[in-house]
Parts: sequence; structure tokens; C-alpha cells
Amino acid sequence: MSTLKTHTIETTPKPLSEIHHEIAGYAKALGHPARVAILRLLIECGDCMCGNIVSRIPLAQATVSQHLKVLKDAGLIRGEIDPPRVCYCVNPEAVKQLKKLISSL
Amino acid sequence: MSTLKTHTIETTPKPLSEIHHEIAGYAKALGHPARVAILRLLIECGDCMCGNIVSRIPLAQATVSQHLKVLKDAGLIRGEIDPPRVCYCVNPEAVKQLKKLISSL
DNA sequence: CGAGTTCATCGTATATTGACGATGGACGAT
DNA sequence: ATCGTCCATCGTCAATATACGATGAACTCG
Repeated sequence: MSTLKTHTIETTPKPLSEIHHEIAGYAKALGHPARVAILRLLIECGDCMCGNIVSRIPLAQATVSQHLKVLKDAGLIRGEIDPPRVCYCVNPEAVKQLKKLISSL
Repeated sequence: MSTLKTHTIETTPKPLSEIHHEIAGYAKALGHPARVAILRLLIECGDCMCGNIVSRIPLAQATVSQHLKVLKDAGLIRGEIDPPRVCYCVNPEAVKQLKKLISSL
């Protein structure tokens, strides 16, 4: 947990290696077609029950759940419990940041 | 086909799974900080001898060479032989495509 | 030719990923 | 309390990724 500080403008410019790590983190999370599919699904749906996702991705429920966890750990999506379901949705900030990082490559 | 590849309706729209695969391919290649560092180095330098890259990345020569191969296989960079050196440079088209794909997420 | 340089590839060891079935926890409904 | 649903997690296996030293190919120069 080195830096979960502000994402706003800072006096000390973020060190390069940190930026590389940040980009790599997002990229790694998107480095699998199933996860790209899931993210796009969530972007389109707005939000989506896990079950819906499972039924749309040709993978076992356990596998989809793992991919969801990877996306969640990367910060790209969020899961809100809405018993007895879990409602997943995009984290718009993270996606925005991802786009910004990539576009400023 | 395409002098101008619009995002509008096409006779054969690229299947979703293919786009997912394309994005995932680029993302996977960028899914390691060292490779992000290398790519940015090349973007800044214009082009760069392999030796220069090795000296700037704190990894063994063999490891850097492997990372270069990953980036090359993903199409993001190119290596031109300029004996006895190899001069690496970015593939601007691929980077552009990457940016486009991500920004249209 | 022989020596030196530059880089890719091989071989290898360890770590991580991807996929699945099975299990278990939390909850609503009966 | 018991059942069924929804989902995360565990355990496991095969496959892939990461890192390195060692080797070898290709080239230049003396």
C-alpha cells in the first residue's frame, strides 16, 4: 500500500517507475479477452448481476468469479452486495485514468 | 474496405470476441512495468539501440531481450538490424490503434 | 584468420495464471 | 429449520510468465 494518496495534482511529480507500474497494473488486468469482455459488458449495462455476466461469458462460474476479482483488485470495477445477488459496475474513475494514461503514452 | 475506417455500420463488423482479443493482446504486452518502461523509452528516443535499453533497465540482457520480443510479437515495436547492433523503434500504427481501442472502451 | 561486440536463443528454476469442480457462506422463501 | 439460489473461495492441474547465466550466431575490425 505505498500510495493511495490523492489523485490530484501534486507538487512532486509521480516517479516514472510508479507510472509504469500503474499502467502495467491496469494493462495486466485487461490482458485477457474474458476480462475485456466483462468490462465492456459492464460499461454497456451500467451495472449487472454476476449471474448475468456468467451467462454471457462461456466460462464456468468459478472462472468468471476469478476474472471479476482480478478486475476488482485492479480497481477497474466494483461489486456491491444486493442480496442475494452481487451487482457489479464499472469504476468510472479508474477507466478514465486508464484512458488518460494510455492516451498520454 | 478502408481508406477511412469508420466506426459506422459495416457489412462485416469485426466480431466482438476479436476486438476483445485484440485489446487483450496489446494489454498483455503492456502488463509488465519493464515493458511499459521500454515502450516509453522508445517513444521518447525515437529509436534506440538494444544496448541502450539494457543499460537503462535494471534487468539482465537476456531478460530485456525477452521483453523486447514480447513487445515485438504484440506488434508494438519493431527491430531493425543495423550490424552489429539492433535498432528498436516504436510501431506508431500499433500504438495509435491501442490508444484508439482503449479510448473507445 | 582471430578477437571483440552485440544481441537472440537455450536451458532451467520458480512464480503466476487460467480453468474447473467442489465446497461453503449468506440470504430469501417455504 | 430446511431448501434453493447466488456467489466467493479452496484445491488442484496444466500452461504460461519471469528471470538469469551460458551459449551461439552475425557482424566489424585488426
